[in-house]
Amino acid sequence: MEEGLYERIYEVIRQIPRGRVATYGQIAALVGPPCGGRTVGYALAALGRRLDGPPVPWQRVINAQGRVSTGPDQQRLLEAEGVVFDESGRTDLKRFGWPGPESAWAAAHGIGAPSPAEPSEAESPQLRLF
DNA sequence: CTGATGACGAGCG
DNA sequence: CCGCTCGCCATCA
Repeated sequence: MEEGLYERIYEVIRQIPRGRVATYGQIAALVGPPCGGRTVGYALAALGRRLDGPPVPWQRVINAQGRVSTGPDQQRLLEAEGVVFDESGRTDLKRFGWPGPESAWAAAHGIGAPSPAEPSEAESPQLRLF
């Protein structure tokens, strides 16, 4: 079954849990070439034209600068999920960044694993909001 | 089929 | 810290 490139991008984005955010580059890296950073943005822009299909948490995808791309509306949606932004409109990817999909899921979809070994949960953003 | 368009990333000054 | 340039995929009219 040859799914469209955009579909694969959506599938990866659907793995992002609530309260976490992923960057365009991160999604592109998981999908793999020829998907570049731009393509992910294009795919999300195309979402506006897709009136049907499974939901895609597009608001959880932000740029590498830790800033939202679509405007204050997106930031508000994320804040409602527990993501914190500073006065500059930036969020700490160290705390709210998505570690990546689960190994099992990644393997089942032929996605490159985020890291060879599971990273130790040193911090739990949602429980360590201070 | 051709042309226009769209929500980024990294590098450099 | 900010702004500019280049790279380049799929979808729509």
